Amino acid sequence: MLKISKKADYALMALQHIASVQFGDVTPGRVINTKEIAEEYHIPLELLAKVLQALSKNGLIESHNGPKGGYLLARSAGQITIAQILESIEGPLGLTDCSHEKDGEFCMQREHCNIRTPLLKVQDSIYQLLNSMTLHDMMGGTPLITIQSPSAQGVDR
Amino acid sequence: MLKISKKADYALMALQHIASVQFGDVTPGRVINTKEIAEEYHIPLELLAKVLQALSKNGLIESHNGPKGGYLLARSAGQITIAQILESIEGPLGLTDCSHEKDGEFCMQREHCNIRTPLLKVQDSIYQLLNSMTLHDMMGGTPLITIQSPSAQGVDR
DNA sequence: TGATCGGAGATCATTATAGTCTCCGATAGA
DNA sequence: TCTATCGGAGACTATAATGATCTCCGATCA
Repeated sequence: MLKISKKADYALMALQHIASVQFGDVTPGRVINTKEIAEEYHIPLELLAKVLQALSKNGLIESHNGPKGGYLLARSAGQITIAQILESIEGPLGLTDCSHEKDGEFCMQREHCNIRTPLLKVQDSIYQLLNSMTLHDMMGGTPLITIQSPSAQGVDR
Repeated sequence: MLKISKKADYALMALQHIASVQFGDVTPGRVINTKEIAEEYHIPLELLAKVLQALSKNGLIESHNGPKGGYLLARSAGQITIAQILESIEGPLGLTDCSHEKDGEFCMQREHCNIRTPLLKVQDSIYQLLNSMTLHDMMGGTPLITIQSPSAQGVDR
């Protein structure tokens, strides 16, 4: 459950790669093209191209056309959150269809729906979590993410 | 992104309904059948039946056959977590395919994969969150769930 | 003993996902 | 200025997941 798509997966790998090269010790500032990433991680080239185009459209990376072209991070790795990356590929976070319902829309269950509000709370918590972790945190770091919930029951599974 | 399935949605609604009737003021202890829930929330009867059967198999509710039959919670609402409910319907939590890879399996990217470890951390945090909220919390209560992360950058969107 | 329940399997339609193919425009460098 | 190399974009296909339906069975209570 709650699986992210392969495309989102590829986006995370690609951005991690770009960030590590761009801010690494070996060839800092080097522009990275799609083919390089596709071969390194065994990702279908044209599918990865779509992913990078989406990331570019969403302002996470900047593209450079022509020979020796490719991509660079549009801002520092510490300013790019997991939430931003995933949303660039899969659209806004939403546990249910009614998460982003506009006024005109409605679901059949809405009238007696008893779970919308609590689910929105859970959703918000997940969003905070995904937005608190950055690309920088994903690179070698071991971010210590903890959850505090007064309603914790300590139930084991 | 991270949407739960309609079936999981139905499971949450159904369990909330069963819990509220079973422990409510009006007719406590009453057995609730599939048809009642399906009509109340406009859920396709036979699809809801599948959902409830799955919940029964996973030990969250107990079934009673025959006329006047139906379902009851198998334990108190405070001992049934959101994680348990969702996993009963959608299977184990896993952001990526490699979340539950056994030793024999592997993904093409595994060799140079740079995101597996951090994603497992995120996944674990989400699991803690979902496992800290119970069916009881979903009923009228307003559980205050907060996230604390040292890597928080305060990035707005 | 029959109407009312849940249990279970097969089946189908629709949608989402993953991946491919083709053509276009930009550009750096010969 | 020509050309190979890059990204941008649309159409397209195949496969898998989801949502929903249908049918038949066994249990059980009145």
